[in-house]
Amino acid sequence: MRILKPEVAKSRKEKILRWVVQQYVETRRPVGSQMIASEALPDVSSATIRNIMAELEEEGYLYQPHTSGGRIPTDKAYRYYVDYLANVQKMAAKERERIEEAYDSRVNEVDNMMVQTSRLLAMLSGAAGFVYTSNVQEQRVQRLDFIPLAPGAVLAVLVTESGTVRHWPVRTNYVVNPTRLRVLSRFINEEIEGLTLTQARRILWQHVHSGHQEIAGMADLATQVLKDMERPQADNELYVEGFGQLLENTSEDDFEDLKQMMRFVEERERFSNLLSEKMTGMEKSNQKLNVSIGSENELKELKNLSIVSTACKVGDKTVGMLGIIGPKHMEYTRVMSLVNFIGSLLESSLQNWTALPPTEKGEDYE
Amino acid sequence: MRILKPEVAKSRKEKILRWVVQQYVETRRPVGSQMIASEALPDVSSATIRNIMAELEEEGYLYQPHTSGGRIPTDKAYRYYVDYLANVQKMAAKERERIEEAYDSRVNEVDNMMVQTSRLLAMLSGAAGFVYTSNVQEQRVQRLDFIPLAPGAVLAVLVTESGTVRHWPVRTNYVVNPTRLRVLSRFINEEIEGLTLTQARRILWQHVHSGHQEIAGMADLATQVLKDMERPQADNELYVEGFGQLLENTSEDDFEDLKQMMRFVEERERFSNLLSEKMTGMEKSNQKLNVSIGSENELKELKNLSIVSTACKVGDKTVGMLGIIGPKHMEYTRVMSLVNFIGSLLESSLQNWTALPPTEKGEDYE
DNA sequence: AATTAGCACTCAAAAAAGGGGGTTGACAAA
DNA sequence: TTTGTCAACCCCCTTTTTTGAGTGCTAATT
Repeated sequence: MRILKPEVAKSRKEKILRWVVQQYVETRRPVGSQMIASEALPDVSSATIRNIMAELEEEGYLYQPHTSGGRIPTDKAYRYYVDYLANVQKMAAKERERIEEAYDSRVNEVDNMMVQTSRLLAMLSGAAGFVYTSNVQEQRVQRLDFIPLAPGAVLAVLVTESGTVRHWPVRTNYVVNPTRLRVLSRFINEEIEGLTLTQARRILWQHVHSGHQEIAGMADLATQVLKDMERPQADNELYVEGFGQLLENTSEDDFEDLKQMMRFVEERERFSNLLSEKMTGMEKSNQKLNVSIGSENELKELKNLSIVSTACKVGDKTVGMLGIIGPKHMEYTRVMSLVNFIGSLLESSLQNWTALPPTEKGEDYE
Repeated sequence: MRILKPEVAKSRKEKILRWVVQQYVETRRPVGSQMIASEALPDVSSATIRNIMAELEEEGYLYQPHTSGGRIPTDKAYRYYVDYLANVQKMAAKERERIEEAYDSRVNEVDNMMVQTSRLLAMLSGAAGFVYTSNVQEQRVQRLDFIPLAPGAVLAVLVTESGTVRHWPVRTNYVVNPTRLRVLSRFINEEIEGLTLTQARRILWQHVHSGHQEIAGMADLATQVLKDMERPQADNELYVEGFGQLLENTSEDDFEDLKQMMRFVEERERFSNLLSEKMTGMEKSNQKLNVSIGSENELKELKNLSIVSTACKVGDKTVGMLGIIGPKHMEYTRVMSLVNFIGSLLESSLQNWTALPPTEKGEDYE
C-alpha cells in the first residue's frame, strides 16, 4: 500500500524522502531544501523541493521541529523507508564470513551462547543487543541431571530444547548418596523425555506424591527441585549487552532518552514482557524480521528508540527472539541484515545442539 | 602517617577537610569558606577557614578549579578521608537484614550467583557492581560431569571450589553411549578430586595418551574437553552490571568520563587484567577491602572513577573479588561497608556450596 | 500546470553583554 | 593566631543582539 502518488513525481518524491531519512540518520540535523537541491537533486530548484517537502509534511512523513529550521523524518517516514525504500541487500560475502567466524569462535569456545550472541550483536550494530528466551515452561526438556557437590548439596542442571542450560544448587538436609542420585536422575529422564517443562513437573509431582520407589527417600530433594523449576522468574531469560556501544553512538542531547531507556531495560521485567508480546505477535502474523520504530512500541520510554528483532526457531517452534535496540535514527538497512544473519547463525547453532545426529551415523564405539 | 599537624589545629583542619569532602560529594559544587563557617564551624570566622584552606591547598588536599570559586578535594584528600576520616561504621542491623534477605532470595532462587550479586551491588550502591573470578586454572575442581544431549553431543559441566559453574557443549563424531559416559565421568572425578584444574588436566592428558581403559574409545571426547578447559579466556570470569545505575547518578558534565569508562569496561580484557593485578596486590599486602581513588588506578580512563573492592576467599584461598566502580565523588563510607558486607555474604554462600556438611549430620537416607 | 526566482519573515543557535553571588587574598586590627 | 573588612575575581545565569539557514508566498518563467 504505497501511498505516495504515481509516475515521475512519485519517484522524485520518494527520492527526496529517502534522502531526508538517510541524511538525517547521518547528521542528526534537520535537513532543508537547499541542501537537498545542491547535493541530491542538482537539476531541481530548492523551491520545488520545498513544495514537495510541504506535501510530505502534509501527508505526515516529515515535520519541522521549529518553523523555518529544516525538516526531520517522522516515525511514519522511517516506516515507509524500512518497508519500501531500504533495499535490504544481503551482506557482502566477505562480511558474512567475517561475522560467521567471530560468531563461531565466541559461541563454541565460551560457555554462554546467549551472552556472546548479544555482545556480538552489540559490537556489530553499535547499539545494544539482546537475546530472549521465553516460555521456558512450554519448552520441551532435553535433560534434567543432578551432580553431587558436597554431602548436603546437589547441583541441578536443566537443558531445554532451545539449548538453554540452567543450573542451580539445591541443599538437602541429609547426605546424598551419589549412586541413588544417579538412579533418580535416570528415572526422571526416562519419565520426562520429550515432555514440556509444565508436563514434566506434573508427572514428577505425581510420582513424588505416590511415593514412587525410585524417588523414595529423596522426595525432599525432588520437591525442592520441582519448586525451583516453577519459579516465575525462571520462565524466561533475557540478556542485554552493549550499553557502552549505545552510549558511544549517542550525543549529549539524547542523554535523557538514554537514561530512560536504561532504566527501562535494567528493570528486566517490563522489557521481557514487551519482547514476549512482540514474539507472539510475530508468531501469529508469521513474520520473521520485525522492526518497531519509535512510538510504534507504545511504551513512552521507547518513543525515541527502535527495536529490530527476529524470531528464533528450533524446528518450527519459536523459542526466542534476538535483536538490537537503539536510537530511532539508525542505519536500518545495515542493522536489519545484520540481525537477520546473526539470527540464522544462532538458529543453526541451536539446531546443532539438539536433535542433530552425529557426523558419522550409527558408528557406536562399543 | 597522618600528615596534618598537631593538637587543636589538627582536629579543626581535619574537620574542615572532612566537611569539604562530604559537602562536595553531596552537592558536586566547589565549597567555599563562608559555607563552612556558617554550617559547620559557626564559632570560627570565614577568614580563618580561608587561611586553613589555603594551607590545605598548599599541602595538596584541595584545589580551586577557578580562581575565587571555592575549592574541591583532590585525590589525595579522598585518600586521606578514606584512611582516617571516614568512620566505616557497621551498617545498621535493620539495613543488614534487609540486604541479607534480598541477597538470599536472589542468589538462591536464580541460577547465576555472580550476576545476581553484581546486580545487587549496583542497586544498593548506585554505581556499577562487579564480581570477578580469577585464576580458575589454579582453583580446585569440585566436579566435572558429562550430560548426554543428543546422539553426537554432550554437555560438559565443570564446578570449581569457588562455586563457579561452567558448562559447554562438546560434539563427537560418534554416537555416545550414556552408560559409558557415566563410567567416564565417575572415573574422571575419582582421579581429579581435590586437584587444581591445571593438575587435573595434566593427569587426564596422561590417561588419554596411555589409552587408559575407562577412557578408551572416548579419547576423542576427552581430548575435546581438555582442550576446551585450557582456553585462556576461560581463565577468569567477569560480571559487570548496573550501568543504568551509574548513568542515573551521573550528571551531564560527566558524560564523557562515563563514555570512556564504559568503553574500558566493555572491553573486558583490560578490566580483567586490572582486577587481577589488584587482587594479587591485595593478597600480598593481606588486605581485604581496597579503595582505589581516581588516578591511583594509573589508567587514564579511570582518573575520575573510584573502585571499591574486596577479596573473596574460600577457605584461606582468594578465589575472586567483588566491588563497585563509580564516580570518584561517592559516599565512601556507605559504599565501603556495603561492599564489605556483600562480600561476606558471597563468601559464606560459596562456603555453603562447597565443603559444608549437611544440616543433619550423618543421617543418610539409605 | 509545473517549476523557478525573489523576497519578506521566522526562529534556533551562537555570540555578546550585563548583573549577581559567592569566593579569594591581603591587610590591618583585635 | 584570629578576625573584620574590602577590592578584585570570575563563574553562572539571564538578557540582548546578531547571524544564517530555512520557509511560505507570489509573481514570473517554462
